[in-house]
Amino acid sequence: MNKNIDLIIDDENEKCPVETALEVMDGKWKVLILWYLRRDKKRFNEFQKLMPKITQKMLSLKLKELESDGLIIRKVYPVIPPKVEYSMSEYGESLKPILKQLYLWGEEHKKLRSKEL
Amino acid sequence: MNKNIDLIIDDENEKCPVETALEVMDGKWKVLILWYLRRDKKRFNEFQKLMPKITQKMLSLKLKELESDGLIIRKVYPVIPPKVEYSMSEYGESLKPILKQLYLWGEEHKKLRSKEL
DNA sequence: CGGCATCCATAAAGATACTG
DNA sequence: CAGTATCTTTATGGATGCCG
Repeated sequence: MNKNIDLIIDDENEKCPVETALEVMDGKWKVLILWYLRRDKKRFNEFQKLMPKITQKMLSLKLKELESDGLIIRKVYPVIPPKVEYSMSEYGESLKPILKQLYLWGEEHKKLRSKEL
Repeated sequence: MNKNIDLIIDDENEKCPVETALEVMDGKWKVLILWYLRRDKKRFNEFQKLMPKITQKMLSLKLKELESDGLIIRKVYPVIPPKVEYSMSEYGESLKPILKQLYLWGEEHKKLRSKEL
């Protein structure tokens, strides 16, 4: 598929940049949140609809972590009832190539895997 | 960077293929293991040197999970002392584009992030 | 060498209830 | 609506000992 991957690093003992990437995408929820934010802003309850299995606690926690990592932006409207919108930051946008590859892989392999599960 | 990502899916309510990908890469250790296997086979103690912080228990567990997911191959040589080699399967190789993007992102952002951490 | 078994400690995640 | 608080469960970490 892509043989260039073999050329981009030679010293395997240096601290691996893959770890750096994994630090910000830690766990599956963050990646999924970023995925759903890739185009439009979203509100808290929209995430809950998109990810029915995430708990409020996890959603709240992961949104905070993503925000403090600078990957997403939290905008609060001082209205009643409360309104909060989450959107991707420019920094978060830089993750899009990763999101895209994850999507492409999943799309290609989900049928195969659905047989196993 | 890549605007095509916006075009590849329209129905956000369908079960997201990103989740499928995340299922096999669950947790940080698996991705790292796959990364270190991207070119050459590796032995158990080589992984331990490459990932000093992983426990034997986790390494053993994650190798098993990756094997049972068909992403890596475990080859046992009937010699004394025992010799076991792990390598990527063809299926595992299909993850290389993801690994590459993770690497590229990490490489580009680790300096930025090292200020934060 | 390449593990597994056990026991214990901590951390991450899930379930449920409640609030400004 | 957008969370927080609390409690329980699961996952992971750490140490030690053993074995083919």
